[in-house]
Amino acid sequence: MYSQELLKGTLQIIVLSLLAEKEKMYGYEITQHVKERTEGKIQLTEGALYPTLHKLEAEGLLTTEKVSIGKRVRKYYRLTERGNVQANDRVEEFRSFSQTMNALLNPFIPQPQLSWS
Amino acid sequence: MYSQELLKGTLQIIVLSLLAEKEKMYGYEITQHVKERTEGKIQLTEGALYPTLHKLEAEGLLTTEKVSIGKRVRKYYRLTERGNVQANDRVEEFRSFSQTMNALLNPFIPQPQLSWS
DNA sequence: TTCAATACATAAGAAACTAATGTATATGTT
DNA sequence: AACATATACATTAGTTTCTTATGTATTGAA
Repeated sequence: MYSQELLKGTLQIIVLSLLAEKEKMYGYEITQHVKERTEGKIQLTEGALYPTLHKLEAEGLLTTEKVSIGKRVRKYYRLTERGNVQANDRVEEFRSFSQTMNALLNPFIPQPQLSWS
Repeated sequence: MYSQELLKGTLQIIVLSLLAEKEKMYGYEITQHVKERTEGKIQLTEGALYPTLHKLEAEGLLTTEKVSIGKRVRKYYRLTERGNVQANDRVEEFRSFSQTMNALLNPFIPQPQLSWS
């Protein structure tokens, strides 16, 4: 697990990015998805996730759809058009940012070069 | 300039990393250094930097030394032994974290491979 | 002399998080 | 049947960390 510090500011990006890929997910699903795909290295807490989802919805980047599963109600989220644009922009920005950071941190240690094979 | 969101949680790492490299810097110098080396893409604000420096000092990761330059007093910071250990650990963690994040964000887009040339 | 740069600092308020707690259904185990 | 765990939502108090603004003072250049 990474220190909570690093996670700060990345939650929105994670949510937007996953929804750009899968187009319809519910909160709990997102937490599990992230946990699995990062081998437990990133674990979202519900106390952080739900308020974030609500906020993105309030900003018009997400819409919701309630689906009954037995007696239980799932709340699916999907990107709006604006949400989709934001998702791409933010992911792009993160990639650029992490490159800048990696160059800033100890430039004397040889930096890994980015290459698309 | 990157959104402030992304910067969150990276200030301490930046400070520790720069001091691991230069071993003696003062606050203003740090802001200028970061600005230059990132081509203005990362700009630290004094309102964030000074409290961070004070905090790291209080935690025993940094020590200070006041140096008079004419009538002005500069406050130089340097890493303690523990600070040096922390610096390496945190930078390492950030590198790992940013790799994990980049893999998480849109895994269908071909990922840049890390290669040391 | 006046503006920009250098150099420190603090303080109010906002934002985003953690940790705890709450509610309820579903499923698997003993 | 009883119990624990997993699923699934949500809120709240408190903390941390940041932004924006403000304050003080020296130095150098136009």
